[in-house]
Amino acid sequence: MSEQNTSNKSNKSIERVYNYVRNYIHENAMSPSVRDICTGSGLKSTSSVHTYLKKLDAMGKIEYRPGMRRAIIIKDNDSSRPIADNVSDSVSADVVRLSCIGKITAGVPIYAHEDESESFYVDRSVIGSSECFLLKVSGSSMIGAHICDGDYLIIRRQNSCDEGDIVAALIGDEATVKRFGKMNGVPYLFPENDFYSPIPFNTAECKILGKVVGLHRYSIN
Amino acid sequence: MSEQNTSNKSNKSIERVYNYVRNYIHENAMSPSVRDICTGSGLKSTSSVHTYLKKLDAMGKIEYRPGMRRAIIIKDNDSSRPIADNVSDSVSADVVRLSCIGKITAGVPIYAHEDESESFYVDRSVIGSSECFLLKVSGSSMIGAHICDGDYLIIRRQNSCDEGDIVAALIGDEATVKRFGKMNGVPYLFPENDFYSPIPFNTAECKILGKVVGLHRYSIN
DNA sequence: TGCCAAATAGAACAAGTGTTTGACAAAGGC
DNA sequence: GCCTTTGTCAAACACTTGTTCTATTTGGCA
Repeated sequence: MSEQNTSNKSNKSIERVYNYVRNYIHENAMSPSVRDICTGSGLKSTSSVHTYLKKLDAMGKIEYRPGMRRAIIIKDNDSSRPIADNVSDSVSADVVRLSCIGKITAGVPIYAHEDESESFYVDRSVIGSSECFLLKVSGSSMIGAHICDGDYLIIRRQNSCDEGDIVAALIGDEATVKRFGKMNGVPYLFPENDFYSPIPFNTAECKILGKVVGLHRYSIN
Repeated sequence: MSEQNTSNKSNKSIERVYNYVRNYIHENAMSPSVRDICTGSGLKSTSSVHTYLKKLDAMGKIEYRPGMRRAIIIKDNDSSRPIADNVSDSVSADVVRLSCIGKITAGVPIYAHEDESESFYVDRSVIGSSECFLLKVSGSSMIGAHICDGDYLIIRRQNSCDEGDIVAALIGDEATVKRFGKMNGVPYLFPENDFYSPIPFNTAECKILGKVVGLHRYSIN
């Protein structure tokens, strides 16, 4: 109630537009069209609505993506940051969004963005302040460690590891998940599947990508 | 693995379509257009995508509103409740905090609030709008299904299930995780460990608590 | 090999939708 | 009274997008 409104009329309208959009998204799980908003706000011209939508965007109340259909997003708080990067303010410190940078297959190189970058939120307590990423498991070379085809592994980025750790490693240009260990003092990468053989770990060819610190499974069979 | 897929090819495609849509909505807070899905799924014809969208709708995986632009909604699970309840204005709907209501042990009753601190955030895409809770696994009666001691199971609350589902069930006043199935037409709860025997499922004593829809493991050994 | 059904592609159409332009009326300052 | 500003409306246009139809390809099977 201070400076920004010269007219009470427009104030009412923009508010109705905002409220309607907010409500519509809430109820329909998608943005209304400009004409929907016309109906809902009592305005009879798409152009009026258009005006207010641009204003609301400028005010930071909504995100309005020009040209796109039904593409309005409510920006709940001030949040100048892009919505994708921060989870609602209340929980932003508690969760982290990790992206799946590729699949790990026995004998097949890592490749990024296979389908569409898969990603999901992981509880902050799992990863702390370390840098992590996701890998999707393909194949069953680690089935003995109860890591299954389709599982997502949370990998903490690090370039060394301890004996017994399950790690993501690069062997030449192939990436796999194996258990790091030693036989007779010689370091090896051990698959946990009798059909595969341990791989000698020589620093010339092999490189630790990170340690497996968590596992998410969403395909339960 | 029974009737629904006649071809592996279409199976892959429909899966790609579904995953892409799911991901797109996740990242953009709005539905992709049919042509977006074309690009994202590798299909080159809008008509193919259209076919799959209708199938996915029939399967209950998505809600597809004919004629409407960018109107696809992911129906994560059965979810009889309206989607509107769990969609919200911003990305705050992307995570849900679930609490661990107890441990599940072979032969030991469920007990609630064992440890206050046992709760964490789970990505919304995993549970959709259904009601879920966590159970911590104790023991190895389901090791054959690669469910380990210390794992957290995400359980979707429901009081019936299909054959082959892994479920949390109450037997008398004891709670366990087992696979629900039938032998000679008689329903059983099957442990996935040779040291345990199948348990006849009689409705007088047994009760389904929910279905296992996810697994989080944070103690990797 | 030849046939059939499923999967996919390609093109065309119709409707929904964002955007722009111009006009009109009311309000307020000069 | 005249002019500017502001809020609103109406119509028109172009592009996006859902839908449908038909053709082509693919894969399995006899």
